[in-house]
Amino acid sequence: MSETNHKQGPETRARILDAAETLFTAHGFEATSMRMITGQANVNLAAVNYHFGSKDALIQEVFRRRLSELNRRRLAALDAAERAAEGKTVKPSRIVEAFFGVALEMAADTRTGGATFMRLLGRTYTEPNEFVRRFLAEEYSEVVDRFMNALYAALPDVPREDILWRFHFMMGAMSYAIAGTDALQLFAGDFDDKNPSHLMHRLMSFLLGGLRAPLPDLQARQFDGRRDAA
Amino acid sequence: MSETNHKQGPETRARILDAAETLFTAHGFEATSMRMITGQANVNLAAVNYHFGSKDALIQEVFRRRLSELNRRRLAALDAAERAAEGKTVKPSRIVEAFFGVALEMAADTRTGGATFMRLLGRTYTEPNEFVRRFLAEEYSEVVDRFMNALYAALPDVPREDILWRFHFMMGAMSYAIAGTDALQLFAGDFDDKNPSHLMHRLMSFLLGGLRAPLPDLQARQFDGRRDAA
DNA sequence: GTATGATTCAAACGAACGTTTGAATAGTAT
DNA sequence: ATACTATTCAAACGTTCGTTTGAATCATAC
Repeated sequence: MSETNHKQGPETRARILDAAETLFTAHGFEATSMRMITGQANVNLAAVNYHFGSKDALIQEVFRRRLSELNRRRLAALDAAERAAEGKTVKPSRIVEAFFGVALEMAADTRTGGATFMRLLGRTYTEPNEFVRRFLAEEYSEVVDRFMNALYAALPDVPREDILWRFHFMMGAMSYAIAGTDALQLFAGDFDDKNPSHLMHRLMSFLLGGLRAPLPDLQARQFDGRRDAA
Repeated sequence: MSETNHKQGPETRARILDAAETLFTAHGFEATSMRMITGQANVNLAAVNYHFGSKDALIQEVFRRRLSELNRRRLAALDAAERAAEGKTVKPSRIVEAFFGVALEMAADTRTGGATFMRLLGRTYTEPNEFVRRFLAEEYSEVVDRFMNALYAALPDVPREDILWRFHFMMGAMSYAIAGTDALQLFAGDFDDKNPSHLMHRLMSFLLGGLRAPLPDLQARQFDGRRDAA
């Protein structure tokens, strides 16, 4: 029929996905060719189009495979936090830990390839490729909705716009944290604390500090570092 | 001789740089072809290779043109802050404002194209292209050195590794702040506070909150959201 | 054993890529 | 006017791209 493992079909699919994930992370989507992927996966060039249809469809599948797992775990962590709160509002720190902690866990997982994928994911949010960004937004919308609503409830006195921006800033910090070692060592090559637990603690304290910071006094004076903007 | 404006040479150069900057920002380096650039710039296809030598050299020139200005302004802002401190140590908030405030100013400048460039720059730090990252690190190294040393002096009790990481996190937050409106509206399309002064205040309060956050207690227990890592 | 249907494979497709070429054009100096 | 140099231009270069094709291969069902 159609849902079977006739030959080494499933194995071929998985090998392609793994190779693509690694190469996309290392070189980006455009700079990774079909021949590079199929070469590293040790499969025939036509295998990608046979199993996935096109290069774009392969990109989507690379993301879908990991994102569904990541977001499933995130929602489970938020569920657990809400259960632990027993009807009371969840502390903002718990919400942040649920969202970003799960991501960092996955980023620390070198066994199943999660680390590779998270480095890819972190940069993809600012990816210029329109279709990739749109697809990513769709995959994320439900999770972001739930977490934003949880934060709104946890911080009833903070304007929603400020919460949204701070969540966005946190995403940026996390993205760099994960891309981290690569980019950081470019201008600071003399140290290398790669301990993922340390990174987790460092990022989490930074994020919570940013989230709890005093709100900016908007429509007051301009930023005072400003100059001759006329 | 050699440094003259024989025909419309300089104008052609500038038109190519402007078109390349815009297209690189919109589509990325790899997805932007020579024919797209020369088409938008209304110059002959061969003009890029004639004036710059190659596509890679053009990319470098797009960055150099803006980065030298950005970093010159950053160093001037740090100089001013140190002068204002009159021998005393500069407050961390002043240092952060000098580095990130100047960047956001440039990102708010829609007249001279600074806004376009900053969106490009923000994402380039995690750019997979090796030669672009390496070039960027070179252009940045002096500025980062001076700012890091200023922060070390301003925060003598904080381990340098923590300062470095937090600076890195701040870069990530800034990157997303600038890429901001694009990426943010993907999962929150219902609002649009594009006021650059507001963004400046929002980011700055977040960054300072993160910088001042209590230090994480490292080599203590693992992060408690952790599960079944065996 | 033979038919079936899924998968693999070598080869080729046309299109687009970055770059090069050599002639045409136009200002400047003698 | 002539020589010279810088720049523009149309055309082509060879290479690589993603994709398609049709035959070969192989496990399974009959």
